[in-house]
Amino acid sequence: MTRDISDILKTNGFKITSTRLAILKVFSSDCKPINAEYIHDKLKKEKVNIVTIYRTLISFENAGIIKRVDMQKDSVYYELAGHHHHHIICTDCGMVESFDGCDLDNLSKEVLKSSNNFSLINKHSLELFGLCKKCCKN
Amino acid sequence: MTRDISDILKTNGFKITSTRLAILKVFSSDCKPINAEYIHDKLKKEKVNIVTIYRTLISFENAGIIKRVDMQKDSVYYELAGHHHHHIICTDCGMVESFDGCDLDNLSKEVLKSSNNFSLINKHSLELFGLCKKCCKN
DNA sequence: ATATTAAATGCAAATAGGTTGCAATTGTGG
DNA sequence: CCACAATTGCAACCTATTTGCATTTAATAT
Repeated sequence: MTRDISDILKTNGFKITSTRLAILKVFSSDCKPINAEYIHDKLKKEKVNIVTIYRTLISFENAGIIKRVDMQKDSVYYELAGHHHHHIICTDCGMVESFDGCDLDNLSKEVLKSSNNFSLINKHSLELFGLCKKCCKN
Repeated sequence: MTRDISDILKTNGFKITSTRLAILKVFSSDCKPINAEYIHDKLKKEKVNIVTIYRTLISFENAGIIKRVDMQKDSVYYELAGHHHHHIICTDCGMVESFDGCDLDNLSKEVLKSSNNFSLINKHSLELFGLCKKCCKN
């Protein structure tokens, strides 16, 4: 487990530090998009400086270990890049559920075919917003 | 034209001011997602305070006149809410093209059916990212 | 094991994007 | 054209994030 995590660092050419291991552990234990402050809170015993967290997030994103998620919030949320999926987000309480099978490759091909200006699509963002059962009752 | 625009304001219960007309005119002449600073630049002759622009954007969004677009940038982008569509965005030069026919209502239904926790989906964000023909040559 | 060194971290300060309080101005119904 | 609430501008503030620089530390060579 910690083995897997330090392998992630090693294969990406990062030095293995307790801070980075801890940040990765937060990502893999909480299976939802999180932001710098959330990580900072989770690691408050470890007294990790928030600047370090921001810097780590940037380098993890560049390495493709994590990726941004559009949560329509005021700060940047990330999650492990692992396998491709998307989210439903409750606009009331923030609850998040994920789903696979977006089948946007087809759409991308169609769009590309009928576009005069674009020649490559390599990424997409897709999030659904709504209300969870609990919040819907209000 | 200016008539149409002031009607938008009137039907939404806004007072008709030159600032608001000017902001709406920027939206309708530039058919792409724009942010507060872009509007501020376009209206620099008119010397509109940027705070006013921020406030106007918020009230237009609340009224449903404009809506947010996820551009994966550091500021909030909006466009006229008009008809439903999405974008392809060049991650190199920022060029934007739009397309219709996302057919996410089907996907939403499927997702909702197989979700234990959600009972309503009323919004989605979908953007494609890639390279335009010009940038692809580099 | 130890020295070396580039990478990683912490701290303080700066920046960027956006918001708030309040006083001055202005559009609009009566 | 009067009254008044809505709108705007200005200054100050706030939150999220970045930068500069000095210090520490993991990894490598010895």
